Amino acid sequence: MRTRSSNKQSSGKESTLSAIRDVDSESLADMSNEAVDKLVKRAKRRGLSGKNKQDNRLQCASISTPECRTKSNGKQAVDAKVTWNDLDARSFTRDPAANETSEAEGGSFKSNFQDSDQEMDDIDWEDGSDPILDPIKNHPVDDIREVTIEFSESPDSAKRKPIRRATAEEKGLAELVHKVHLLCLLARGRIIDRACDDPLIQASLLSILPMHLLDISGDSKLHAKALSPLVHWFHNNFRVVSSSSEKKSLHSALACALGTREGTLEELAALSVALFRALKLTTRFVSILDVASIKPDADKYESLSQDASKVCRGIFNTSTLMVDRLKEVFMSPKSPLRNEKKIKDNCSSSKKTQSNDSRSAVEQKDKMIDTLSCEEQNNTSEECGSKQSQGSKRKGDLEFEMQLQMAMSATEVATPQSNTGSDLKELNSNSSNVSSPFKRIRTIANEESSSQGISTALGSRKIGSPLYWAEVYCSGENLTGKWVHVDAIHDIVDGEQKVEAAADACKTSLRYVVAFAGLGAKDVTRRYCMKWYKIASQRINSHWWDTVLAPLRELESGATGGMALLENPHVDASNEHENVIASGVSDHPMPNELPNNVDLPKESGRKNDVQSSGGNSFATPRNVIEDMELETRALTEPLPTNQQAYRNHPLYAIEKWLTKCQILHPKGPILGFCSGHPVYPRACVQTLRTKERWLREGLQVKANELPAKVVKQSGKPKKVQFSEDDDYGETDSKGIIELYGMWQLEPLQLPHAVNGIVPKNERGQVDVWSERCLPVGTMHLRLPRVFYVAKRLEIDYAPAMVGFEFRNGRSFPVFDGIVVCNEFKDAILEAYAEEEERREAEEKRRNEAQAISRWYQLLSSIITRQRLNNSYGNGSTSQMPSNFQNANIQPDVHVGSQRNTQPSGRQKDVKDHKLNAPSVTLTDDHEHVFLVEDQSFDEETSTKTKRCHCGFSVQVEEL
DNA sequence: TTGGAATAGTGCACTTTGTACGAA
DNA sequence: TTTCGTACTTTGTGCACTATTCCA
Repeated sequence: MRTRSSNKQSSGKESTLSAIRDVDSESLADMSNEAVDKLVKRAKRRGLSGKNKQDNRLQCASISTPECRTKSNGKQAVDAKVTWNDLDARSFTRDPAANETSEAEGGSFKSNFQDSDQEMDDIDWEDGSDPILDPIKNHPVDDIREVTIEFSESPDSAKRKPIRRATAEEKGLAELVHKVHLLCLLARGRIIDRACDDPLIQASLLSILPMHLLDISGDSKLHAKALSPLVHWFHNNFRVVSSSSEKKSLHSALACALGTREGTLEELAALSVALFRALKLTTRFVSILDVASIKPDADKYESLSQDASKVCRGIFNTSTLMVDRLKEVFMSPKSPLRNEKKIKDNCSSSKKTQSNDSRSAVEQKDKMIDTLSCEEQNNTSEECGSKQSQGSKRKGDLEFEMQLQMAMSATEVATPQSNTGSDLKELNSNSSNVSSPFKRIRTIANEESSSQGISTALGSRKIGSPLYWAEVYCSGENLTGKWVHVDAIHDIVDGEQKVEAAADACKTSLRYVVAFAGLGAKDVTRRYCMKWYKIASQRINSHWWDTVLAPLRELESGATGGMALLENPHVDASNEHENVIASGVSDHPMPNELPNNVDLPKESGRKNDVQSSGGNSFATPRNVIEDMELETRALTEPLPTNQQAYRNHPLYAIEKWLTKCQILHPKGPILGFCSGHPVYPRACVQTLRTKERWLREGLQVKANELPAKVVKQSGKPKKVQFSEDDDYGETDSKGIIELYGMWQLEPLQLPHAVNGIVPKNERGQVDVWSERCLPVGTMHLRLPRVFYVAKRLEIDYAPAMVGFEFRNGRSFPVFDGIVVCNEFKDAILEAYAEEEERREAEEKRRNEAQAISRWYQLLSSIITRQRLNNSYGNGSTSQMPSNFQNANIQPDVHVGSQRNTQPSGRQKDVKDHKLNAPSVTLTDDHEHVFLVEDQSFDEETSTKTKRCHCGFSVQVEEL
């Protein structure tokens, strides 16, 4: 019985599942079952040996035990506890000696487990049988000893997961899911982008904007700094909540968020974009597409391990704010709730008890939320209880109170009086409105909503990660203008460098950062991702992605791709300003949606830009400049610091990680060093191939070229030619492979066809890997049976081998058509057409003959059967083929009939005709009789027509 | 505790030019 | 007797990738 892995696996898995119980307690049982099912399926799929099957059975058995079921219900402690009433029944019953031993061992089993967990890992378990015995029959009740095995759960066991690599099918499926998810997120981004152009929302935003901020668009050259007051105002007037439970359209949600001045991260980001656009700034809505992993099970394993680690390490068990990290990831003090619904309920219950004293209310909420978070965190009641007992005196709480005071005071300073008042009012009265600054700080984001929040959960996945922001085109930045990262929610301007760090800290991958404008989209990941090599493998192949984005890029470019003016001292600043304003307005070509109350220029921005660029300035489309910028970033990626990154790095390589068929040529320049290894440009890496392989590409090795690399021959050595004890021969047979690089090649120079003779290889054929492999003066005729024609015409030809087919462990050449000299092409094709025509006619004739023959056989057999039946049988129709009875001999190709449905009264009469006899056929209500005298024969067609008196006739071709 | 390097394990791609036997 | 069609015996090695372990 192989118990170690199975028990540990099951207990480890269960503990992992129990760890995530708090996340979704309702689905725990399902998850448990699903996990078990998955293991069983996996075992079946892999065709496990008997021992592994036992593992599965054990797993199922252990899970089906009462205690394990209890665990599945999520009521057990972290330690796994397995009870066997009939532990190792065989050893107890079959062998008394062994029984004693087993008892002794069983008695110490528990202590052994507890004492030396480490030892358990070192024990080699043996396979054995595990028959299912009747415990009553094999064990007297007195002998049944309950043995309890307790496994001390360690973080390591939670971390240990079954090793199974994804199959190609699973990878394909994951890729499909990845693609579909990407498309969905792209569509979502476009919807948001469109909503940002809503004229009502833009007008509403303008209406609440202080007057002095309206002037921002009046700057001649927009600088990132000029956006700061605007962003600061937005930051102070809008706050983030977790996703609302109500399902409403995006426009409604934005309107609602605008009215209440709070919304989800996505809504607020959209509002900020709408505001910038209302101010006639060229603005994009930018989003990280947090798409499903392109690798199978990656998300699942990550989340499981993350959840497990959360529990084991107790990340959530401390309420201490990570202030430093907070700054690092520029978290907003306005954070969404982790679980709004729960908190809302609890807030409602506590609403009545809240006093007007905001501080006491805040403290109550603090405690409440602490309690909630405790409840949510894996039910680790002991830690929760201790935390509660510590009350507000804890270091984290003190720290928090200080932050609260700072936040409150800052809010009072920064916001109008009325806002503060309303905040306080809301704080005290509207508990369902997750608006308290206190709450904002204390609570953490709901992971599902991907909202941001203060990272008490820092280290957990994707919480607090920046997901949405804006990009505003600032013409005053750099020489040519620049897209500036603006995160109004977190009050950050020009913080593109920080995005990657923030995302890293929150374990969000910057796989796809897409900017939306004008219903189009553009991938701007390069702007934010400095470590491209880390995400490259997580992205879909660039060809597909580029194809998808191509039409969207055009839309986006049309909306934002105004002319950027390269720096020129003579540039007319006023013109430039007009460009900015005009382009900002024209970014979103939805004339029907432009606000009526906003005075907008009628001309498109691009047109305006072009007009204004007619001076001394040199204008280049912005998108071209941006593309160059992104391209430059792609080519100037910093050197990775770890060796592994160079394995498939698109820009750099180190010799160590070159594959067998790669070489550095030329070997330089050295761009740097990594762990002592010189780093070369990836462009220096050349792929090597054998001569034969190059031939397939239509290239041949130049004369006098030595192999660039010599490697051992892969694959099994050819032993056939040598006797078994011929060591010398066997050594030789291993052989070597000479590899050549691209720089050693020249175009393939094949021999010419002379005098109608096709040049062939040593096997008398031509390898046609591609058209380039055809000898000069020849052509490939890919027609079936064409070689017969060439042979008949006595034209020289060679079979065209087009590849190999691998069957039964062997490879066989695949031939398709022939290679002939060009001058015979017409003759062969003409003869081939004739031959095919003749063949088709012959085939048709053969088919017809076969059909006639089969019909004749069929009818003959029917007639014979009926004749015999009439002669020797009782005339019953029971032996008639049922299908034929029902068919009424409906005529087919060669059988015609004229059916008279009138019943005949002569059925009985014809029974007298026995020998010589007429053909008899039965129908449902009539028995056809074909009398000899009623038959006629047509010599022309060799067709005999048999008639029944009922009018039914059958035509039979005489053969 | 974290990150990098080494190591181990696993899936997958590549390999590559028959033969015996029966039916027509 | 020759020609043609079909079934058979259904690889095995090494690379590349990934997870794990070890170590600084």
